[in-house]
Amino acid sequence: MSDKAARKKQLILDTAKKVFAEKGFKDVTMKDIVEACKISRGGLYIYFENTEQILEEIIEHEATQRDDVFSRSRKDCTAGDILAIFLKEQKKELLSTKDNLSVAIYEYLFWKHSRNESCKREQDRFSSAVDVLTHLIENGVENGEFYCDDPEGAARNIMYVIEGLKIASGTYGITSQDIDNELLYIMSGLLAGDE
Amino acid sequence: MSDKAARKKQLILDTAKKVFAEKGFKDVTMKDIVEACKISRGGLYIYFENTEQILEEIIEHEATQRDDVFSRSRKDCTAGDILAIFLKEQKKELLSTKDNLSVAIYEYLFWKHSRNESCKREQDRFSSAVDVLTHLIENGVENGEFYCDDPEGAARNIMYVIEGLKIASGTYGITSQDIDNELLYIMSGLLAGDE
Amino acid sequence: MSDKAARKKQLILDTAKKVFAEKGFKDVTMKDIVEACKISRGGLYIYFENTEQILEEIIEHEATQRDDVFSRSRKDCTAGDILAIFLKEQKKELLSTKDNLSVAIYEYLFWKHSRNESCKREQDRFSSAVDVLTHLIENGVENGEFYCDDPEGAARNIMYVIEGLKIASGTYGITSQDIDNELLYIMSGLLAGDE
Amino acid sequence: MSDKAARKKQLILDTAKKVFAEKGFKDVTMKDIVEACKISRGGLYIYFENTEQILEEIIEHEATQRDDVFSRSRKDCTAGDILAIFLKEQKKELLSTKDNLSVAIYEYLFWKHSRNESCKREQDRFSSAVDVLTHLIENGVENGEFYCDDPEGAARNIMYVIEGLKIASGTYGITSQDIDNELLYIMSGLLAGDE
DNA sequence: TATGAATGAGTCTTCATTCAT
DNA sequence: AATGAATGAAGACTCATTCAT
Repeated sequence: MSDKAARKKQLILDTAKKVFAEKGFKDVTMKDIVEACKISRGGLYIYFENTEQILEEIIEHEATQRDDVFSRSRKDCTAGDILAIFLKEQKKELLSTKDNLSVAIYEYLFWKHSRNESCKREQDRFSSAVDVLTHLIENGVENGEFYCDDPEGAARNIMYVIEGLKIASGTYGITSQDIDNELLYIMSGLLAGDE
Repeated sequence: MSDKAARKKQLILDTAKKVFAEKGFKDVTMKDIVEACKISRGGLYIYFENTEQILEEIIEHEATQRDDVFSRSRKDCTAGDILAIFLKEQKKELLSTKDNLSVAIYEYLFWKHSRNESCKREQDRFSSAVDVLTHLIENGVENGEFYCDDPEGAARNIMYVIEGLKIASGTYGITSQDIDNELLYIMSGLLAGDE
Repeated sequence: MSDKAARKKQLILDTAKKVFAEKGFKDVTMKDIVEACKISRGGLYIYFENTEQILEEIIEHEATQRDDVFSRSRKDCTAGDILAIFLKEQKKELLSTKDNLSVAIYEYLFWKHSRNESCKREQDRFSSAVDVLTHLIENGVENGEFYCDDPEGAARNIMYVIEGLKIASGTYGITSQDIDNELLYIMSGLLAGDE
Repeated sequence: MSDKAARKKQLILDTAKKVFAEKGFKDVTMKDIVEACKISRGGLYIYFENTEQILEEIIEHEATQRDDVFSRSRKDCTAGDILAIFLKEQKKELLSTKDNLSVAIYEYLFWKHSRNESCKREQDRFSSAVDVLTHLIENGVENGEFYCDDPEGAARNIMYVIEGLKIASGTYGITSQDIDNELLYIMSGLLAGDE
């Protein structure tokens, strides 16, 4: 029956994801999830102890499922193409209001951090993204596509801007145009050497 | 008695600020503030209806008190000097763990945004910061200090990076070195034309 | 300054009466009255200890002011005329929604009775009304206007019906027609002997 | 478990009824009922949202359980017998101090009425009682038992007197003798034609 | 007298969590 | 495994009442 259990657990995660996307992290109660899943109060506790654990598994699961732009990219793509695809991907995520977990994740990370619990995983995710971008930019520089003195600095700059955009999207709101402006600015900075 | 009342209100705001800095927004209850202020339950309600109102007034008050780097800067400062001071100020704020409201404010803005209430004021603060930076960069370009094709884009880039850094500081944590790296990257981008 | 105090007290009573008429007895708080009177919280306590005391004084005052139909009636009125006037008066009171204290008084009497405190005054008011009606009917019988075997029984019947009508008016609501029907029934019972 | 739940709900209703009978409506808090039922604070909220809802269900339940004098009466009863039984029933209810909900119900109806919520059900109960009494009196008139020009008027008169008696019982208090006097007066009015 | 800030008790209400079935 | 009733702790909120000014 472990199969059935796994399916139920997945059902909970899928449903809970919508709840987190809608209400963030702190406002979501076990009761909310129980009701959204239409299962019994006790039933939820068989699988998860609290909302924290649920969100963690959702994040974990997301990370696994998220197909990596970089690993997917083929040999015949230039660094510029890959970066463009990556940025387009980010834009899509920034604009998705439904299903957008970023606010929930921020709230969750704020909360962990304020309790002095580390969020190593998220930090790693950030650094590894920086690493990948760094390599990409280096490649671009090598084959003359990009012009950049400090690939790592540029990579970090891109990632911080993306964080900033996520925040803007979860607070004041952000338009498609706003995002384009930022992403174009980034691209043009790397291509500036062409001039 | 209005004078005494004003002083008491200020005492509450000052004390509550520490509580928000420590616990964020969502975790702070009226009870927390009552206990921190060492006043009675009902006593707090004389001045404030809920934690939202308290945080709002704190933010308002902060904004009033925050002396503006730009307006303070003197005639004999170059654009580069002013920008450097501005960034140093940001750094100081990013590193202040005590008294740092940014997490509370983010939680508050997430919450308002998720309830479809606008946060015009914060949005304006962001845009006006962008405007000021834009002018500053333009001045720098005019007198040959900076090299920049798109001052407004650069200004926005700076602001988004700062947002990203705030997030990093409230989540994974951030070192003085990390901040320096980012700020130097920004400065070097503007000075790049010197080469 | 006792004069000024008396005027203030009267102001409170007049204002509180409106509040009681609108909200009944149990729902009225000292705060409600303070706000309606636009005086200070402590100020009210100088004159009254609680809402019970206020309502009591209002009732007292009402009773004093209410000009008595019977004592007002002149020599040349027949018993039938006086009774008709009395019933018309009752009708007016039953239909007055504004300024109608009856619900507040009932709530107050229920409350006193449930605490085993007597409401002698109200009880007396009822019996004395019965007495006066009894005499009136007796007079009417003597001069051949009315036909009635049991004047006291008839008087009591009238008073209970009026109580019943008050209740109906404070609960389901009552129309002018409903009242007329009842009052006519009463009158026709007394005049029935004419046939 | 729905069976157990139903029994628990009933237990709450039974216990709450005693509380309402003792304290009326407005003075009863959820806490009072929790304590009377010896259940937990949250436990009560599983079944009822507020005291209003509880009293409503009690009234509903009472109405269902109340076995109707009229429908119970057999063929060989005369109209006079049935009316006498009905009035005796009313007397019993008027004298029952324990278990007497009338004050609570009046407070509840006052409250609803003052909030402009209709109390259709109670109003209907009144009118249907009037209807039944009207038919009864008509029957009595037909077979010569009663003498009455206006059966509907008489029926309404009886009902209003009963309301008046209920009020008297919940306020000044009332003796068995007082009730007898009124009921005899009513009966004698209908039998008056015998003379 | 008059004010209104301050207190603290009392109630409401919601949930996390447990547990018998 | 699953259910959902039950518990109790926690926090919100409102007022009656007091008291320094």
